[in-house]
Amino acid sequence: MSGKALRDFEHSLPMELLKAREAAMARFRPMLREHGLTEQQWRVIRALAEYEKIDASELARRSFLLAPSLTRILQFLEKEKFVSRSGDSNDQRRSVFALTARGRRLFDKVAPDSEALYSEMESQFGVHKLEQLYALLAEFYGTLDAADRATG
Amino acid sequence: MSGKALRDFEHSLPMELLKAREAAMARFRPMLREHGLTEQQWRVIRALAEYEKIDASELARRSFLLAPSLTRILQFLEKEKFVSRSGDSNDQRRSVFALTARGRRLFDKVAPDSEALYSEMESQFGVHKLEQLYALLAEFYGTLDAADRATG
DNA sequence: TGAATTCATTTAACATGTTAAGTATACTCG
DNA sequence: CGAGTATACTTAACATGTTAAATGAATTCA
Repeated sequence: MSGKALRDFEHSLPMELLKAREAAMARFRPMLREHGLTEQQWRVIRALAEYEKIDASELARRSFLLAPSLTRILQFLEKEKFVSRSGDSNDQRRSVFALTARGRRLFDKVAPDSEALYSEMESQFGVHKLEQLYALLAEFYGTLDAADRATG
Repeated sequence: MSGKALRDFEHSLPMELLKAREAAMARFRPMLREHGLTEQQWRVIRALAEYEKIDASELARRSFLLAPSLTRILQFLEKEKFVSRSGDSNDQRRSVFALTARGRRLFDKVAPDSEALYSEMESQFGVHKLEQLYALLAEFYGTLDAADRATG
């Protein structure tokens, strides 16, 4: 299979991953939009909902966003009063973020809709296959990331 | 599992798909960058390399890009003389695109680098697991897309 | 201590993603 | 034929992705 001129388009893994992601997001996006949120804003709110306080670096890791995107999203969420910012007294470089009461209410309103869509997807594709997919995906990026760390 | 307050962050499928995709793209992006291309521009060139001539709609389907993105990318590729545009004599609404000689040379230069990275990834993760992943992904978006078409 | 380096975040610049609206051509059907 | 509708892009506007550079604070270490 590695001998051919160029891999089939149908076997481009980044594209296949994109198609799968898009199939899922096509369901979540309209729901989030009704709540006035983008996918990425929701990822940040969701990460914040799990912690009392969390600094920007940790938030970036948990929401899987690059720093510049996170900066812009936090500026928006602050402006909308969903998120509050405070300084870290031990390290003046860091900002620490938390959901406001308004942010928490938004989270409580969106979470059930999200869970409903997720359950639907789960029942359509099958719990077992979904678990298989999770496992393969984690193994895939685990393998590649480990190889990258080893090589530098 | 559907009874909990909110699904674990680690079990957010869109995020897991994104992480897997990012692990792969982290390898391809620097290579493409050295050739002066973005991922999406390369997707378009790759799709064009498989056909003599192809219209924008078909190109959008094959490169999995939305029309507005494709419009901008084609404007760039035309400006750089990698792609030529001509009209469809049977339908004045359509534009038909093809690689120029210069575009073909670029493709021939990038394709081996792409294939090399792909083979490396394949050998690190394992051919069998990769095939498993392809199959699961295709089944996943096939299932969801079919369900969406059925419901409307 | 203080110069050099590292780290956390932000800003800048440009490409793409996403939705809505616009434009021109093709089709449909009375 | 002609009004209405559908199709194929294109443009617009705003959000995010990506890379590089800037800023300011912490850390290292000669």
